[in-house]
Amino acid sequence: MLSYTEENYLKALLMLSFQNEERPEAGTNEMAAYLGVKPATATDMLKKLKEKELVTYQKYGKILLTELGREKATAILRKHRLWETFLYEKLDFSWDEVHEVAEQLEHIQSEKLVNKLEEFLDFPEFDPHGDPIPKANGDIPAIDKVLLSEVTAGEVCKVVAVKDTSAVFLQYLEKLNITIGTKFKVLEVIDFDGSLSIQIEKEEPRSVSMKFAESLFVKR
Amino acid sequence: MLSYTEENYLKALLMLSFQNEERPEAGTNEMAAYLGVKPATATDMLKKLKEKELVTYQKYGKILLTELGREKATAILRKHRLWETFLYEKLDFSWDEVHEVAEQLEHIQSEKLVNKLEEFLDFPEFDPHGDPIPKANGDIPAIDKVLLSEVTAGEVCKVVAVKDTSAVFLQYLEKLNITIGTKFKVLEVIDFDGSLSIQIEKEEPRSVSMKFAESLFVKR
DNA sequence: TACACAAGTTAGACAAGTCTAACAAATATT
DNA sequence: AATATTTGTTAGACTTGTCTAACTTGTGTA
Ligand SMILES: [Mn+2]
Ligand SMILES: [Mn+2]
Ligand SMILES: [Mn+2]
Ligand SMILES: [Mn+2]
Repeated sequence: MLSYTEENYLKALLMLSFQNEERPEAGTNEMAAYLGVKPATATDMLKKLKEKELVTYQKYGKILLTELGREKATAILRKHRLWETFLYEKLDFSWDEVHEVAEQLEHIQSEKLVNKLEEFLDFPEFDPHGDPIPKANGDIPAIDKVLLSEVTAGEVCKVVAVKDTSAVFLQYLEKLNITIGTKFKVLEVIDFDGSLSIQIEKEEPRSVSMKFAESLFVKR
Repeated sequence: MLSYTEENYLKALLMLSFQNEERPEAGTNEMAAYLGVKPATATDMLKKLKEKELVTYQKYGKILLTELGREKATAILRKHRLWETFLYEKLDFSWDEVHEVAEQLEHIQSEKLVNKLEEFLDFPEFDPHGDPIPKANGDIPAIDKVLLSEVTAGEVCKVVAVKDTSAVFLQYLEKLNITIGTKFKVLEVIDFDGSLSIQIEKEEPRSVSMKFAESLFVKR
């Protein structure tokens, strides 16, 4: 059985491994920063996780989830995203509110609960942010997505997920009338600062920053 | 902000206060037994709760929730019973399974969540065990109930709640086809051992023990 | 290659929650 | 009233998760 805290560390490592798929190892400082703790604290926990064979790592080396660790972490992520979906779909939470509460709910221990919840939600594939919900067996649905910053002028695309799930970004998207499923055309890309001009349906064209474009996943 | 553990102590004190309404104070050992910890542990926690003005008590004396303590405890109980209702109504949990999971869910911190959940469940008044669900303002719906052991021969009554919520008792009730709302007639009360003979609708009469009769609440 | 700086670890401390063993107070029994 | 029993507290220890401050290792740059 894993503690609340151990679970958070495992999920953090999984999330970090998604950040650059071809090099899924994390560093101590990186992990500590993600969790909002000091590096010394992360080092201590790492020893415990290694002891439990949930990660492989050696002093001053990189951290990698073991198969077992990845399974546990995936199960927590599954719960997180199912709860987010529940809050959004059934309890009318907005997509910038769901994360914080799911952060707590993901630690509830009950196999039956998570599976019944999934059934109750009609086996959703994606959470309110467009992120794939792992299946009970650990499989993660694939999505065909690319960062908006990689799209060139003239292309039409559809929003499929957000990379940044911070409340401030999500609220900005709401203000722009952009949500999962929104379609728009990229009119122009400004080389100078990476900003781009987009046009949603029949609306007025508007300009968004490079930071914006690097925070949104779309499908061409 | 209260810790998970502090919340459990407060709820325990509230539950104990319900056990004999006219004398709502609890003792250290009683409380420790209820929570499954040692008396020494309970004493330590008591000092902390007193420090936070959630209980009144002095060395070797009885423990009583303060107004503030009662409010906090009631809020936790409210969450517990709403979650039980959710699990039972929406996720097809049986009434002997809900308690354990609700024990975890009751600690989720989100005002919005509990209120939205209540709305989603259509403002239920009672949980799957027939216990009243406190309102957001702290009010607790009243129920007209009496222990089955206080019913005399010849009376007809309806099950309104269970006093004992252990899985073993609840499963026994299921086996007997008794649930909240079941009506039956008390045919005979045996003075010798307090057992009684009851008849549900058109079923065969059956005998139940005094322990059984002291675990079930009915309405005459 | 040397050195500076970034990355990571260790030592020692602390708070929360728990325990055991020993003790003290209150209550019940004779 | 004296004593026995129950009830509750204290002291000291342990675990988990966290920190700060000091130290060590690894790496990139000159
Ligand atoms: Mn979490
Ligand atoms: Mn999400
Ligand atoms: Mn609890
Ligand atoms: Mn209940």
